[in-house]
Amino acid sequence: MTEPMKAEAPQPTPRRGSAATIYDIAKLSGFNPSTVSRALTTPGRINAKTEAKIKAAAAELNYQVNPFARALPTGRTKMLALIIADITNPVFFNVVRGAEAAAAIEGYTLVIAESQESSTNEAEALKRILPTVDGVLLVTTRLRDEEIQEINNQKPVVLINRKVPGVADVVPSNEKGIAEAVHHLADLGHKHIAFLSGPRASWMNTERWTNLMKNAVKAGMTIVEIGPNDPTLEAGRLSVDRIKASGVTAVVTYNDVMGIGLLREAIAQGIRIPEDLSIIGFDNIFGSDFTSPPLSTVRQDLEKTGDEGVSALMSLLANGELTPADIAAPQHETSLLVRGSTAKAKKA
Amino acid sequence: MTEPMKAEAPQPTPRRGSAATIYDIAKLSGFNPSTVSRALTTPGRINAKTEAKIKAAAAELNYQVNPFARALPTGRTKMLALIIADITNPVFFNVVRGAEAAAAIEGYTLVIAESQESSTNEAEALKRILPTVDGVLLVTTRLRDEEIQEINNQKPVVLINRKVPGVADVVPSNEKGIAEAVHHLADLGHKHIAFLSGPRASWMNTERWTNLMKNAVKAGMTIVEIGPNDPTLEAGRLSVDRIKASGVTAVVTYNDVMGIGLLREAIAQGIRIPEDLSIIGFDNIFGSDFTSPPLSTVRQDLEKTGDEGVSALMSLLANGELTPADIAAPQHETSLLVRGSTAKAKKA
DNA sequence: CATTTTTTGGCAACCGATTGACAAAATTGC
DNA sequence: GCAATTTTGTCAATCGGTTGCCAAAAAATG
Repeated sequence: MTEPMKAEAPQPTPRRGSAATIYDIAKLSGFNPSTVSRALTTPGRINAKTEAKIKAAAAELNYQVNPFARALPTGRTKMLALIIADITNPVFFNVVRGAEAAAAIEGYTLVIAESQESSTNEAEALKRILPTVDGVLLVTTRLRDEEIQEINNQKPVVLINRKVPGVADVVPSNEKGIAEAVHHLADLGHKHIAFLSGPRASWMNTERWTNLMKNAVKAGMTIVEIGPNDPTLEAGRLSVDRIKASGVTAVVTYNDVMGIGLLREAIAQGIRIPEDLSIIGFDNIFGSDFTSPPLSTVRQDLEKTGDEGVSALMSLLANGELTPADIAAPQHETSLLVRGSTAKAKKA
Repeated sequence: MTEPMKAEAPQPTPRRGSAATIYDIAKLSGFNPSTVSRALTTPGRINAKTEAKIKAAAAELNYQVNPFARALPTGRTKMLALIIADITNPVFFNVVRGAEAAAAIEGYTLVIAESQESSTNEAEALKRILPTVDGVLLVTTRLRDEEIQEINNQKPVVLINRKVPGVADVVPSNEKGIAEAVHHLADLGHKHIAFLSGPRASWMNTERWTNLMKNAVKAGMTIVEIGPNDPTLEAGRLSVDRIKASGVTAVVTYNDVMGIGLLREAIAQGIRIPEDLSIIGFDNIFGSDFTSPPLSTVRQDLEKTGDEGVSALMSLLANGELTPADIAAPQHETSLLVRGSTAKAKKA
């Protein structure tokens, strides 16, 4: 295989259409289509022997239920929408994976759309997808509260990493991880720290900032917010001057991506990390331990978040509301992961 | 917001069902449902004035076609399946993004399933999803050739990064990037190199290895294959001893993930990169420049790959075969990205 | 102006399931 | 052995569109 290659024409075979239907099974087994339907979907409703015969016939024909035919009368599609802001943000991949695995177990299929950080795109994608799914998982959505509530009126919604009144959500507790991060910095002798913030529209950004501020003040530190910024490598990189100017000895960044951008640019400018400046990120994304020094970070179990999001949606679909088990689900708290980007504060 | 929080019950409002149907439009506009259907789907088939009236009525009712009702008689669903081996592998990020964007433009929705590197999972997911989609994009599939051909008999398939007789594919040319990598190493004086290979079942692995071997031999080097291995950080890490033992001065790894694992572990063991050992990866994934030194790599435009995969599928759906334009689509060649992990060969 | 041709819109069947209502058959009770 | 009850399978309507066929209306033709 050496020539530069590309898409190659397949045989123009006409697709074999004609999957087996319940009518085929009915004919083969000698029962009525409706009996076939019941045998396949309501075990116990009909005689065990007929049920067995019908199932045998179904197996023989390699029958697969047509999801559309089923969706039409029932309205249930066994599909879930997952809407994410930026598919290339590594944060999402574990969420997606957790959600996908949980959905597959329940026999649900995930439909994915990316909004590219645009609320217009997001609204449009949603409009297109909404009629085809049983429920929606909104990950770091950029929609306004009212828009979200509006969608929630049409189909069950579960929010990941955000809270909106009246809408179910899965939001890990930042409490523990942030407290640990602040204590860690306090123990290392830091007095003046900064928060390199993310997008203004991000609920989670506000959440992290207010929580951090509260803890820092309690620990007797000063803290400043630098931002808002895009949640990107580039934004982290560009923030170095402002951070230097602020005189802080440690920075907590809205997420790891920004932390990595900051860390690498700082080093490029001759700032020693962690000797001159300590950095703590958020999320523990893939690659956050690739840097030198590896990034300390407040991690949350994203995969579990995705998993629980689907579980919550399942409850919503089954009962119309969350079960106590969902609400009391084992808290997946955040925690500080100390790696190499934090050290004793430099003497003033 | 300070208490540890979790999913919270939404109002148990009954969902407003009852989206507008063509029958509602028919009633409102005073035409027959079939006329409404034609007005909406076959522009020109009916009188321009009636068409306008019907469209106005549709807009007034905020009509959205029910995809299932449409799919039933037509068989077309406007959905595409994207099956990937490992969703957390950064290689896929961009493929997914490219595919998603292209699909959205065409009004298609992406349905995603992950096989977790298991061909059983993959076959099952496919079985579940196949009836609901118009076509399939198989990214780095673990299925056997015959299984793929079997699927291709049911629905149009486009393979990404793999070739199977009779099936359409989008495979970037490794030719240029590999030649550049080999020349680069040759120029640096390397005589003995290794290929740290990936999974046996990976078509692309074989592709890269045979191509590399051919080029290395032509350049007068010796080359050995070390593997097969899982395409993971861990596998890269664990290969250090074998690489040391082999006596080579440079290693090309099946992908960046393995290259990063190798690079980091080698450094941890006191091997200097690139002075003692040069490393080149494949793919230019997110994070491959985070390491110290940053990883040199053979990059391909993954986003474009995803995009072209969808284009090819569109042609397949429209014409039953690829258009010359697809086949002759601008080659997106690979190329070497020299960063910091390659240097002059150590004197023996 | 009569006739042929083309437009236009309606009727009705169909896609493949689900499900309420019902009758036939089987089971149970007395 | 006959009535009451339960079980089992069938009929037919329904979900929301699409589409082949046809007749009425409009336009073109002679």
